[in-house]
Amino acid sequence: MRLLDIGEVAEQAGLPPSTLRYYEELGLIEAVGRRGLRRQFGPETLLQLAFIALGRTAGFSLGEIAGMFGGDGRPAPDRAELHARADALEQQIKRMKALRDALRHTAECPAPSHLECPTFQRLMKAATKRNALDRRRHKRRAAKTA
Amino acid sequence: MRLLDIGEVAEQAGLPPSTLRYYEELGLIEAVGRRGLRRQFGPETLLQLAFIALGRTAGFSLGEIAGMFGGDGRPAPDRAELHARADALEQQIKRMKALRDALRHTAECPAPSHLECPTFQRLMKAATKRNALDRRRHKRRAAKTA
DNA sequence: CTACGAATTCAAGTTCGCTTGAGGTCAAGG
DNA sequence: CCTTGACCTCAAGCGAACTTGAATTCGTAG
Repeated sequence: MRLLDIGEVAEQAGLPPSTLRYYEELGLIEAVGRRGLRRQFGPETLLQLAFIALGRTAGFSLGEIAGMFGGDGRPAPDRAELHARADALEQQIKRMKALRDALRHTAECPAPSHLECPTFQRLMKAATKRNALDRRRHKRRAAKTA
Repeated sequence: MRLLDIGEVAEQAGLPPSTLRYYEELGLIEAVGRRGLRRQFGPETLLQLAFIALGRTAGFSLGEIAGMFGGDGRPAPDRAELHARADALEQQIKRMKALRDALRHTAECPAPSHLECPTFQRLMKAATKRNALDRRRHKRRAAKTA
């Protein structure tokens, strides 16, 4: 089991060392030990980083991602929550497909502004259903109990 | 063609008025006029907001989203770029499916830490391919010409 | 042994996407 | 006419996710 310097991990993960230190500070990753001052990482760290990267591109916050690891001191990821996350992802995948189609369509559509294009409108409407629900992942919505 | 006060748009879009003003400031949306001081929005604004919301959940920045509108002063969205965006989305959708599967799997998997689970590892590896490419959407990566 | 380069800490700075607050305006209803 | 409430502007503040810089400590190659 080869241990890795922060620089090697950084290179392999395609991230700057500063990010790795930051993640460690947040408890997302952990060095197995030190050689002198230098952190030594095990190979599993690369897997964790892959997972983190994935979670990030899916729009999860670092805090949420931390909650998906059962790792060290963490309170263990509960099944229901994991499934809920997966369901949310499912929704998001659908919306992204709609966006992808909308983009492809407008690339070809002759309408001056795609806002006027009925196809575009249809795609937006399809995707907009139950949209607000998932946006709270990105930003806590105010209660708006007007 | 009914015009809408900012409050009505806000309510229908599920966003606070402050956000709408902010978007207007950035040129993402535009009021058709004013009544007194009050902005008046046309119904097409709702469509634009739906598009913006969609783009945001897909991880695009407001600036990038602005570039996808051919709208007013905007330099017109070029087809190649739109297709490129769609391709990037395609990739991201694949990764999100992998993440979804990984989450579902770990919800059921008996392994103490999913880092040790071969199924999890496989899913991560599958998703990690060509990952870095798309991350620049979220964060301009340093050149790293070491 | 010494110099070099790679790591280290810690505090402060940056960007993005909004929100908040203070202080002011205006249109419509009673 | 006057109050009320929704809107206005502008500047400042905020949280998330990092980055940067200064001052220091190592391990290894020459």
